[in-house]
Amino acid sequence: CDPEYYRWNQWFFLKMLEKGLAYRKKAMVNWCPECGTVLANEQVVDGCCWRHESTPVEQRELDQWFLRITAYADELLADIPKLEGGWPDRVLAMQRNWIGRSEGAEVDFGVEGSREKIRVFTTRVDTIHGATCVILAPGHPLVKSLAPAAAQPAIKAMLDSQARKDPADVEKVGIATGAQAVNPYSGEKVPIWIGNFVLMGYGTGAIMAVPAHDQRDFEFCKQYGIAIRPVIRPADGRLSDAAELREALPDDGIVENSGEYSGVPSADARTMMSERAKRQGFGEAAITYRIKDWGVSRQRYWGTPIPIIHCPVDGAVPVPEDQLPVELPLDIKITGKGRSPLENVPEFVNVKCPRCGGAAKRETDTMDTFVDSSWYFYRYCDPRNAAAPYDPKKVAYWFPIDQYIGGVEHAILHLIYSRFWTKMMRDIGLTTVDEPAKRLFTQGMVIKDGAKMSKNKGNVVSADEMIDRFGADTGRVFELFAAPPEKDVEWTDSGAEGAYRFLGRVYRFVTRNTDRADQAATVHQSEADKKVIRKLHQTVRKVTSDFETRWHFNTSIAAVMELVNELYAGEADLTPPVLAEVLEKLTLLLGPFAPYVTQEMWEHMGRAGLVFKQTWPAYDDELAREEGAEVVIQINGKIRSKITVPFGTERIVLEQVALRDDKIQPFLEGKQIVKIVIVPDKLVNIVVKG
RNA sequence: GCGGAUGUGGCGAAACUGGCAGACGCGCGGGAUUUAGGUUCCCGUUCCCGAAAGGGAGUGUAGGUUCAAGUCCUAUCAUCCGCACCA
Repeated sequence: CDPEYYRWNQWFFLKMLEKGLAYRKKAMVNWCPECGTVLANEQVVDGCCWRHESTPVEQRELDQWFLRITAYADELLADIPKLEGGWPDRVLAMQRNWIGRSEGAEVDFGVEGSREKIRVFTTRVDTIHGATCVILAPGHPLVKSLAPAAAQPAIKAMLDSQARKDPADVEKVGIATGAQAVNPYSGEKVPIWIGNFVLMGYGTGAIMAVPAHDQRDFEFCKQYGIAIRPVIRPADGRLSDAAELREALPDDGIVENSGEYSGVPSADARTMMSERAKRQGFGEAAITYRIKDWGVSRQRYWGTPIPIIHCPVDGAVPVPEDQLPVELPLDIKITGKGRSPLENVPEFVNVKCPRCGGAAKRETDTMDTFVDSSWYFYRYCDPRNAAAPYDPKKVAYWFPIDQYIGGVEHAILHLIYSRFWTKMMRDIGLTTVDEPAKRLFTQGMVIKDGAKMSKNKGNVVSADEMIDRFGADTGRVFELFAAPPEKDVEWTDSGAEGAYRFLGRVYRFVTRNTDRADQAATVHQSEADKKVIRKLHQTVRKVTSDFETRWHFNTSIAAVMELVNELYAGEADLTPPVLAEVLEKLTLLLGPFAPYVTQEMWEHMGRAGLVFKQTWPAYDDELAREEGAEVVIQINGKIRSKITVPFGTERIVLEQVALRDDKIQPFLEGKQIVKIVIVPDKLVNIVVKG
C-alpha cells in the first residue's frame, strides 16, 4: 500500500489507456463469492478460485477494466525459444499452451431467408465441403432469433450449465433450430444447431461441423443422425465410405468431393480457400488465441485504486497525472459483502470531473495485485525515484535478471504477466530488454500426507511445532537434504530426526574438540590428519561447486556427512592444527544450512562476529588429491580386479600391470586377447575371446 | 486428445563429461554403553546361491550403438503434472 508504488501503477495504467492497451468493457467475468471479487482467467483453477480451492467460480456480467495482453500474444509465444535452456520446459510448455495460438480461417455461412451471416473459425477450411451442419454456442447472439420460442428454456439451461463448467457437460447435447445455413463455397444448405460443447469465448462462438474429419463433430452428428461425408483421401489410400467410418479421420490428405478443390493437397487447399474467401469478401485467414485480455478490476480494498473518474457528461475520465497517486482512504469498513468497501467512503467517491468540473464519481475498483508483482523487480533498481517508475539507465545496468526463483504455480500467472509488462515497458521506452529473466528456477513444494503444504491451506506442519521439537536448523537441513530443491519433498518425522541427529553429531564433535584445537601448534601430521585434510578439502570443493552450479544441496549435505563420519573415525589421532582448520571450515560450510547451531559453535570456539559474514572457506586442489589413482581392471567389461597406481601412470605400464594381475591371470588362460582399452587413471578393459 | 516430465534397493535419493550402480540419509538387523527403555557410539544391510572366499543377476519393458550404457538411439509400457469438447 505504498502510495509511491501506487503512483507508478496508476501512471502505467494511464499510459496503457493512451495506447489502447487498457480498456473497459461489459463482459462475463469470473466471480469468487468467497473473495467477493472478480478474478482473471489465469486465477481460476479447476473452475475454482486460486485462493479458495473449493469455492466454484461464478460467471457475472460486469463492467470491468482489461489490459490488452492479447496484443502481445504473438510475441509472448515467439520469444519462448529465447527462454529455452534457462526456463524449465514445463513452464514454457504451459505458457505455450495457455497462449494457445491456432492458425486457420474465418468464413461466413449465410442464413437461409435472412441477411444474417454466421462467421465460423476453423483450422480445417479444406474440409468445408464435408461440413454437414453449423453449430452455435448457446450464448451466440443469433440464437435468440434463430431458435424457436419453445427451445428457449432448454437453451437457457445449456447456458447455465456452461457457466458453471458443469462436469456433466462431457455429454454432448444439441438443439436443432430448424434454420438452414448456406456453405459459402458450395451453396449447399445445412441445418443450424445449438451445441453445449461450442464455447462463446473461443473463436467466433460458432463452428462448422465436419463429422468425417473431427472427432467431436463425429460424435455429435452420429448422436443426432446428421449426415457424415468424408472429403479427405489419405495420400496413399482411398476415400473412406461414410457408412464404414467408426471415428473421425483428422489427418491431412488430398481434398475430394469438393468441386474445383478436388485433387488438391490439404495444406494447399487451405491457402487457396482462405485467399478466395478474402477475395470474395466472405472470410479470411485468421489466427485465434486461447489467452484472453487480463481483467484487472477487483472489488477489493487492498490494491492500487484505478485512476479513473466517471463523469455523467464526459464518461470515464483519466485522473490527470499531476493528481497521482490516488490514495486509498484509511478509514474504511470491510463488510465482505462483495462490493468494494471504497463505495462507502463518500470523501473518496464524490469528486469533480477533471474535464468539466461537474459532480462525478471515482472508480471504486482497485487493480489486481498481480499488477504490483509484474514490475516490482524493476523498481528495486531505483526504489526512491520520485520522477519516474525508475531510471532506465539503472535498469539497463541490472537487467535482465540473471536468475529468478519462484513456484511453478505462477507459470501462467505472475510469470506471464511480468513478461507482458516488460514488453509493454519496452514499447514505451523504459527498457530495452524483451524478457525480464534469463533463467527461472522453480522450487518444489513440501508435501504432507500426499497434499501440498501451503499457507493457503490448513495442512501445514506448524513451523512453531517443528521448531519446538527440532529447531529451525533441523527443518532447513531436512528439506535441503531430502531431495534437490526443484523436487517436491514429503515431510517425514523420521527424516527430520535424521537431520537432527546429524546436527547433534557435528555440534558434539566441535564442542568437545574446541579446547584441543590449536592452529599455532607444531606437530607431526598423523595418518588420520592426512586423510581428514584430504576429505576436508574435497568437501569444501564439493559444497562450493554445488553452490556455484546446480544448487543440489542434498549432495552438499551428504558430502559434509561423509566428512563428519571420517572425523569420528579419526578423532583420537587428529592433531591440534588440523583440528583448528577442520573446526573452522566445517562450521563455515554448514553455516548456510544451519545458521543458528553454527553461530553457537563459532562463539564456542571463541570467534567473533557472525558466521554468515565470514569469508567462504577456501580449498586447495593439491590437498584434495587422492594419494593414487584407483584403476579398475575389466575383462570384457566386467570388473575383475582393482589396483592403485600413481596418477598419470603411462598406458604401457598400466597394461603390463593389468596383464600380470593375480586375479586377472585365470581369465586370460586359453583366451585370445582381442583388444585392450586403457583410460589412464580410470580403467583397463581387456577384451578376450575363445 | 494435446503438451511436459519422471521411472534406480523396503523408503528419500546419489552416480555432474558414456568408464566401479546404489554415495549420504531413513528404516531394518546385530553389537557396545545402560538396571531397563531412550540417547550415544560401532558394525552390517540391492537381490539370488554360498558358512566363507567367491559367483550370478540387476537401473520400467524390448531391441540397438559401443571395448564399455542408469547415462546415447529406436520402440513400448507405467506414473505424475499442466491444458482441455479450443473448432
